[in-house]
Amino acid sequence: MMKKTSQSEADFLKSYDPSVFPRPSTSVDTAIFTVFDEELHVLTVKRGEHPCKDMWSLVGGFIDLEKDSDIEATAKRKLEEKTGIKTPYLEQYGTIGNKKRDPRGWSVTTIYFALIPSHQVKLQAGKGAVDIKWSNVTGGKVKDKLAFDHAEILAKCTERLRSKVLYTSLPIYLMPKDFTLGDLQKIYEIILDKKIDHKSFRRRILSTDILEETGQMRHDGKRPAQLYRHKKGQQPHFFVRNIEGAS
Amino acid sequence: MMKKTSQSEADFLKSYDPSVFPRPSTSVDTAIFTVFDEELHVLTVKRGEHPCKDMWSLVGGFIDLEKDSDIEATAKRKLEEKTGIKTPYLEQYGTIGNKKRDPRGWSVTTIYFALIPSHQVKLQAGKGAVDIKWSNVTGGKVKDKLAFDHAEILAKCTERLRSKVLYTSLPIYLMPKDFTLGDLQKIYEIILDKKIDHKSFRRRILSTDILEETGQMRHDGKRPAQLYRHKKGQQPHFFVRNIEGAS
DNA sequence: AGAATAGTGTCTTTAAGACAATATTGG
DNA sequence: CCAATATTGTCTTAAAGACACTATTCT
Repeated sequence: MMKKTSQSEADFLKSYDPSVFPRPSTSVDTAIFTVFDEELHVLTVKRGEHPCKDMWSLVGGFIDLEKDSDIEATAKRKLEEKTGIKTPYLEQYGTIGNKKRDPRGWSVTTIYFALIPSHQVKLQAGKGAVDIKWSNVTGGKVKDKLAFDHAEILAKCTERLRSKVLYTSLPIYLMPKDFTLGDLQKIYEIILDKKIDHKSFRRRILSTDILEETGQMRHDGKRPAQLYRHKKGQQPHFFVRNIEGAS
Repeated sequence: MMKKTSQSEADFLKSYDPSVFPRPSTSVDTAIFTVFDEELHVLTVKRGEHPCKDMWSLVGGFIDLEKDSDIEATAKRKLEEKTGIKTPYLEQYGTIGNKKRDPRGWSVTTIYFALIPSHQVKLQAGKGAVDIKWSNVTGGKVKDKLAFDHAEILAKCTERLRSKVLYTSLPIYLMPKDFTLGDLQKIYEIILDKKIDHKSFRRRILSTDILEETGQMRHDGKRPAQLYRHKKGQQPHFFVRNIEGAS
């Protein structure tokens, strides 16, 4: 009845009660990709707690309102906890939120995908997880049944990765410091699951300004090959045309 | 001290208390775009409540855990409340979440952008808003200062729209039922802020399967032009090359 | 020499850009 | 006929594909 006719924003905030309306839970999940043994892999952790206890899942967790200044910080924190490294590439995929994905109720999760080189990563399960491993990704799927809707999330992230590889230089983030164009082409072929013409590939990559020669050659029994490294400070390159085969 | 050594998921859920960890607020904001008077516009509403009372903002609101089955439903509900129509195109842009964007504290907002034809829309301010209008978008900005981080959100959505228009058929969703290729090209040019060669444009559009001739011609004093309509059930088309001028 | 991988030459193909030419209406 | 817009013709260009050819190493 007695509605205040005017109230300052400061007064409003002083009396604001965040608990009047129920809020969904909010988490972050990341598909951390790497390539080794000629195959794409994603990092999976075995859950030590309910719900979905003992099932494998993507790396994720809840936002820590104290520690994290933004949601990307949540993703990076979890990623570093599990791999011990700072990821060279992290991109937000999108957000899924509905009342069914988590048995505890309405849940919103923001999904990231990361690309990291496979060498020098020391996996550590840490709290909440009883095991951790690289799972082979084939056709957007891993062998184990994943917790929650993580199978769907993985399929989407894999598809996004594949589609971006058709028109970007993203696979560079999967490479070690020094690599040859042949190495890089292999990674493209593994992700796209398709052979690429090597002449077109070199033309395409060398037309950009993202690589520089190290000056060294790799000698491994065959004809030596020029070693390249990712030029400092270069952003991922977006080509104006796709590699043929899809869009 | 007395930690249960094993507990079923059902037991776990029965005793689960969602309020033990604090949660950020979660909202949805949508940049609803349309084109009329040769200019791109976005729907803005004037806030009737604190915080940011009396400032203009994008269309948005909190998730209603009862009414909405997922976050896209929240976006659609708000959009229909304001425009009275179901949008022909809605795409998730991404999610921003941090502790600073809302003076009430940690806030996560999932951002959508929508494309709607401008005709036949009846704006209605409705609850929480005291006014509503189409705001002209120039260089990713509107004239009025926007609430929260909505200026940043609008700039990002506009950039995403512009960039997608370079390689998709999205502008079709801004068209009325029947339109000519000249009309459609105009819309492309307005969004890209650039002239396009008409021969290339027709080749490009007609090479796809997204339009069909209505059989009618438009007679408006000049040479009559073929009328087209969006073919039923066609997904947006992704071209393999960008329109020149950026990536 | 032969296997294997690195790297080049060059012709074709695809789809876009440039721009001139033709077509159809009303005034 | 002129102005205005619609539509077509066709030559050029940019970048990818196809594929043959050469180069460098080791065994």
